[in-house]
Amino acid sequence: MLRNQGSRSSHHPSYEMIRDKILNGELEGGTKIVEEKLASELGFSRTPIRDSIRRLEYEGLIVRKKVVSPTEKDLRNLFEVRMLLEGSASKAAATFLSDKELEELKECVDIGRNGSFEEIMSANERFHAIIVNSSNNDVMINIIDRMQSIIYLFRHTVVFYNRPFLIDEHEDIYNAIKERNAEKAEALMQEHLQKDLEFCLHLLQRRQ
Amino acid sequence: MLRNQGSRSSHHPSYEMIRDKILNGELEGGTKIVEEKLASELGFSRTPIRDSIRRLEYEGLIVRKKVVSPTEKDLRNLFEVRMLLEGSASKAAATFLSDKELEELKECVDIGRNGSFEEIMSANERFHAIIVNSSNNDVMINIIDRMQSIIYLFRHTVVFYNRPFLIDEHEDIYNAIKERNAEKAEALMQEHLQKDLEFCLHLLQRRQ
DNA sequence: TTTAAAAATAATGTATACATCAAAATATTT
DNA sequence: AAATATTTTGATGTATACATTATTTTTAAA
Repeated sequence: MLRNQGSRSSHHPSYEMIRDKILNGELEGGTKIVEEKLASELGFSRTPIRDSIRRLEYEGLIVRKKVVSPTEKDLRNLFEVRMLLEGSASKAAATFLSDKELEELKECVDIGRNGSFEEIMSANERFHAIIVNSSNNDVMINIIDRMQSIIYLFRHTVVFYNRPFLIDEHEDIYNAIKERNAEKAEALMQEHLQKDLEFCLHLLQRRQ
Repeated sequence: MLRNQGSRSSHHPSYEMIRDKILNGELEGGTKIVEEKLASELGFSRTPIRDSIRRLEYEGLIVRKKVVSPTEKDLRNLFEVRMLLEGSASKAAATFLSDKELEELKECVDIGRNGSFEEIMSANERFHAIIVNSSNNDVMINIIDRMQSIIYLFRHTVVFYNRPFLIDEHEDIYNAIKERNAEKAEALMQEHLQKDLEFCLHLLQRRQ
């Protein structure tokens, strides 16, 4: 369950413990988060647990002392912002990406075709991370980074249910970037995210 | 020193006290933030002060226990994101804004021409807030809301030094929205923010 | 039986003491 | 005097007790 933890201030181990409990479904959407309960469960005092909860609230994984369960609207909102920001980042990638980074991007595509579940998960995450980082814009990188946890919940779904054409779309984006075609890269990224959104919405509706 | 505090979780009074000390320059960029010092100064214990500091770190007003002093790069990054998000929101405004909200937007323009310093400050903030809210996207609204504090630092500068054409640009944007011309509204908003950026950069350079 | 009030319980907010870590100042050695 | 140890001071991290607020349960009344 890898995640780029950015260059942000260090945090207490309980932060990752709680986050992972949410991401792997041990704490499911709607569960009440009680400080003292987590504190005794994880073997820390309330103080660092409180800090971790605050941080998870900032990231949107906890809302009003409950584990978030994103609605269809939340999902649409999140993807709307992602399309704007990652679309723009894709233009930057087409303009600025070095040969070495292009090579890395290609590797992510290849792992996406042949890797294990966990490998595919982190390759997909890395694919998007390389593109976002190419924006060279810390504000943008931080915003996407803060969305990562919720994005993760859905990326998991998309990979688990083996969404068709996912890797093909990544390859198309990679090719547009390689060709230095900024407009095409942006458009393809936006279409790609739109497909992800539709796939997630589809699953969300079947579940309810 | 008004700010829309969003619909987020309530906070301790010390949060606003510290934030305002930063925004009005009482605590200037680079100042070391010491928990115990603020606690005794403001008359609270360290616990709520710590919370408030964490939140200000999250908003970017405090970085590594110091009051932020945004660099030229920070400014460019922030405005790049604003141009994407507020540009998109302007399209939404042109499409969805009600007559009542249009009227409010017009009032902001009028106050911008005739109001006092404080009135102009909050009218300008309100102008942007109405447009951003019209996106009807909580994720986007929250991102911009979190940027507000740092934006405030610069909006202050822009109004204080009486940037030329600021209100004319607002009026142009208002007219495009009123005409329901989404593409034009987006383009004008982006140009407007680009001008703001250049004006701030200009001042930032003269100061150093 | 339903509703409202009161009491009891649970959870979070706040203060504070102590522990650990980081930085600065002093002392010691070369 | 310069460089390195050592001590001291300062600041943040952590645990915990108490205060306040919110929630639930119980009791009483309609």
